[in-house]
Amino acid sequence: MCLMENTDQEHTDSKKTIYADVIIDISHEALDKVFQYRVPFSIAEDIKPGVKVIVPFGRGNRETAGYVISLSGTTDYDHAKIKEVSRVDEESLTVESELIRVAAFLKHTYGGSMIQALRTVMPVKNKMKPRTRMTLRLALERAKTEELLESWEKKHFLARARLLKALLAAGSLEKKTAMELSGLPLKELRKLADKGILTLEEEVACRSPFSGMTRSGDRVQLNEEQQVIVDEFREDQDGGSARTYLLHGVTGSGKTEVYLALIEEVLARGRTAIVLIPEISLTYQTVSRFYDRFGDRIALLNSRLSKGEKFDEIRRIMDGKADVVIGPRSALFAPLSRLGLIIIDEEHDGAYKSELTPKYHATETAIYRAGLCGASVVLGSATPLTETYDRALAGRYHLWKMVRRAGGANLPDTEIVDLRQEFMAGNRSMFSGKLKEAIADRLARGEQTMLFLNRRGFAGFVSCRSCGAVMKCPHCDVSLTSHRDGTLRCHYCGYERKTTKICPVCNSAHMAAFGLGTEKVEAALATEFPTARVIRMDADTTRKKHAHQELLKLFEEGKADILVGTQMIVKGHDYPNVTLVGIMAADLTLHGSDFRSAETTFALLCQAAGRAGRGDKPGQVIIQTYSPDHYAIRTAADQSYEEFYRNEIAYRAMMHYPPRANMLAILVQSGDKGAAVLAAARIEKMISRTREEQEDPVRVLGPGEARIAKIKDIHRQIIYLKHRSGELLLDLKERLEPVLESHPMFAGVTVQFDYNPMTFY
DNA sequence: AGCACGCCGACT
DNA sequence: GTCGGCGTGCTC
Repeated sequence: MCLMENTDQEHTDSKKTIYADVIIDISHEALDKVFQYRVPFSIAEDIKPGVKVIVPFGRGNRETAGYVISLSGTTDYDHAKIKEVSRVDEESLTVESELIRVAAFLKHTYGGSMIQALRTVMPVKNKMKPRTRMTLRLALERAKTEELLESWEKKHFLARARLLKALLAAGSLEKKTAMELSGLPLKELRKLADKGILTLEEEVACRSPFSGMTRSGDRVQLNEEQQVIVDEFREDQDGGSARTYLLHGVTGSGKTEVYLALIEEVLARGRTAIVLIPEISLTYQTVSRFYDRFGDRIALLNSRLSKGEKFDEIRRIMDGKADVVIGPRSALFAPLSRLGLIIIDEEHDGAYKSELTPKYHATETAIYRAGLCGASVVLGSATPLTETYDRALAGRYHLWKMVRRAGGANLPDTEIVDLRQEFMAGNRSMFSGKLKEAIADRLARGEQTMLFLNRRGFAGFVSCRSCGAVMKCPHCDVSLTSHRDGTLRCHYCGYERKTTKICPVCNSAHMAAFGLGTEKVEAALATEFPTARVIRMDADTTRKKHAHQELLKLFEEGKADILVGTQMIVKGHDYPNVTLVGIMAADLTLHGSDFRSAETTFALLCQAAGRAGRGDKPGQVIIQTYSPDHYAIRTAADQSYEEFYRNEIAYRAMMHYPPRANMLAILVQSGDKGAAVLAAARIEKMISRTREEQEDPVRVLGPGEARIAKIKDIHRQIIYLKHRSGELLLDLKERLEPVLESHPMFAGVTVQFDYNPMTFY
């Protein structure tokens, strides 16, 4: 049963006292821990994780509110000092306990401490307590005040004297500055106010992030496809059934219109809604569409909001003044009561997976929260995650399809160009004949071109320029990455070999690390088309604050003929004058050492292709690639998601990747490389020991160096576990966690878990 | 955070 | 002495 041989068997005794682990307050470091209280038998039944309780706290045993995060049968703390829970707080808001339960789910599923989980779901609590901005003003006449000041100085009431002096000088003071200046606590200030020496004025400043937005009140008539979906949703709502839906709609099919209609249905029933949008897509244009329909009932949560604005929005949500919340991943935890619907737009986006502990996935978590309050979940995407589509096909999610582009626009004409043939035909330029021709054609007609270059995964894989073969690890289905020391390595199993110029497949001598940057494309364009006006967009040119928007605006205004960029150009506004989209090398993301490579490549290609021909003019897409036969590229060219899915799911099943298996990544980090390696080896050993008790043993990959072996001098070791049963993996994690925390063997080492990681480490 | 405890200088 | 401000440290 146990991972380490360290247990004294606990004798189960039915009369054993139960202790409640209570969190008093997460807003102050000093209180940022768990306090244990005895649970009186009389209320034992009501004490569950997530319940808000009143407990005696501190020397004065003052009544304090806290949240029960877990129950335990034992304590390490001095028994004599443990107090009893007073009572359950009947008045507590249901949203609060709902969020506590979500936090418990985060901890259970994604690891980390309960406090980290609580901070994730209640970000307001630790940043801003509902403290109002207060201003102090003198209430006495000047002469009297001076008299008072003199007497206080005599009595050595130094703090009060300092305050009075400052007030005499400034007339009024912010509460915060007054407290800092004088050192007086708020209570003293209140006392002075009661004595009539000064006044405390509360001012409520409520700035709206929507200032300047106007509502047109225009309504678009839903097309037939959209209407069917909305009707079906309405029926489900009337029947009281809350489900998870996958809205699979091609780019430009009008998903947002459907979202708006679904939200209206929910609001009409007195319930509330959350709309999650990837942060980069959370633009003025997107938000204004929602504002246009719902006006001030919308609250916007966004990292660009100032603390004050954010606080105001949260308060509007809590007060019930806003019933639709829009925001990125973290908006999932908006304190809305009577939640009826959670929409996750661009469901496949990697931004829905948190990179901080707990490394939660918004979709999974949304479904959990929705389950607590009987809400529905709508996942929207043109290119859903393989996992999501798989669940929809299995009937776990209800599948809605939209196959027509709203407004009747046609899908662009797509062509695949085989760069290997170009190479053999003697073309050493990065533009194929086809692409060159097409660009020249647009330049002549005054239409615009977007050239898309995916630099992610650039960390060089090695491929044959002649046959397209990619150097792969013989033990894992990942490409080897070339390193400066002249070796090729696999990051999963640690396989290593010398780099080669000779292709092992076709024996040509054109094996080379793949490399292509936007600067190179820009330079090549300058040679090929000296008159063309080119805008380059990548991490370098958009470093400045609004550079991103400004460059896009220039392009939109027709100040350039060609826009060259990385994936940042595929999201954004429609450019009706863009009739050509060129994908420079579709393979760049394809062979990234990641099991999601095909999926992300497919999604990117579809999205990029969707940029062409948004207006009346027909669009053309040219995909240049060394792997024209790869299913991700073929199916993207055909815009055939189903076809892609069939190939992808077969691959996932074969390799035991999600959704055909669950994964647990265990990241072991330490400043001392040896310690990290040793700790990882020990963890692997502990896991291997458990395999004996499993009928279908868990698959273990590693330990090995993470893809990025060292970040900021912290060495990273990684272990991957794969198993059909997610619960088995989570159970393994739950058993490992206490050992990792307590055992001296793991001192100086941090271990993070990532359940079903989105990318590899 | 909020509260008690304890130290230290001033004053009936 | 002793009153009361202010610094310190703890809270299951």
